[in-house]
Amino acid sequence: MPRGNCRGQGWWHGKFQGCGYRLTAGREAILDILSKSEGHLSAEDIYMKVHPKYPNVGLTTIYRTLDVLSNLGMVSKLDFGDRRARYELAEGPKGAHHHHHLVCTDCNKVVDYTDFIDDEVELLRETEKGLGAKYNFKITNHIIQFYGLCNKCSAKK
Amino acid sequence: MPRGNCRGQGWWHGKFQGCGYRLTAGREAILDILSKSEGHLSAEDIYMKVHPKYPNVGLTTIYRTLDVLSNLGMVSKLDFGDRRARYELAEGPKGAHHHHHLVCTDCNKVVDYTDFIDDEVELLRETEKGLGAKYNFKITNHIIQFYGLCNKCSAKK
DNA sequence: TTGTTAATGGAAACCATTTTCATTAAGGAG
DNA sequence: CTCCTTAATGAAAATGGTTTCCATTAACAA
Repeated sequence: MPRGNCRGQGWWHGKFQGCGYRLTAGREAILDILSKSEGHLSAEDIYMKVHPKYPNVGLTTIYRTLDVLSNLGMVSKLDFGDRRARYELAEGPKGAHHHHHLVCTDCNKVVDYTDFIDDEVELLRETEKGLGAKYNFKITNHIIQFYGLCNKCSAKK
Repeated sequence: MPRGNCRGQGWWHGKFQGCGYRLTAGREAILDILSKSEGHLSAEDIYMKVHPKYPNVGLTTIYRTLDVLSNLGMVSKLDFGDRRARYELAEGPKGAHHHHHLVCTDCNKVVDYTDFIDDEVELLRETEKGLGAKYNFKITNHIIQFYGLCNKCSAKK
């Protein structure tokens, strides 16, 4: 049960078991919700969506599962500056829905954008390679985020 | 007293007063510490450093001041995934010390890097312009961060 | 089926950050 | 220089997302 670096390929049934994690109803429920929902869900959002169908899955399990999924690289943990983590299904850097975020610092509105993504991905790949070598890091992940005021909020001022 | 968008040029004496903020001992102390310290300080770090010289500046004021400075664009608020915000003096995108961060997800070690910064800055400028126009955002700021395992932590596994 | 041990839930603990509120003092007006 | 308005402050209490504890349950390998 290699519990360490399990961020490689493979979809979750295999991935879980291959990494020594057990496949439980709670975990399936969470992955199910995550794959059906668009957007950036907080732990509590997920709890609310899971609860009706699986009333016996507690918030604690949500947190623990998200942590596992995040370590496996299957889920991205996001921070938009309100003080709660958000989660979304991760996809490979070439995956169809690769995107980054544009966050309004005033109303916390978030826009997913895919513009310029190809150039970004290109540069990031280079950078990742370079930095990994230079600083001896095994890079698994990156974040790009832009902050500013959305049109509504900048009109307000 | 235009309390709104005061992120322009000018150093802090003028900036403060020009924006209707008052210049207080606490604020000077914090800016002083920030400009003398290297690295990524938490609110409490700053408190500890400010305290000996200004024992009557409370932690609350540190938080409030950092918030103001951050809104003015004079300080960057960072998030490295441990659950406390870090702060560092901001410099303009072309400033001498512009850098991004490389974070170990295991031991939370942070490396400041400046490699590839020019290419990054170039791309980001473009992206910022494009996104700002397309989504009607007034973009003021961005974050790039790489995550991975430092050599020590990846050896441990 | 059984045994080992990972996973779970509920409640309590944690702890960085915010809020409250009475007090102080910055800095413009006169 | 003094007064006055109101921003800024500190101490203590509140907040609230996330973690920890611990006794119980259940995955899944043998």
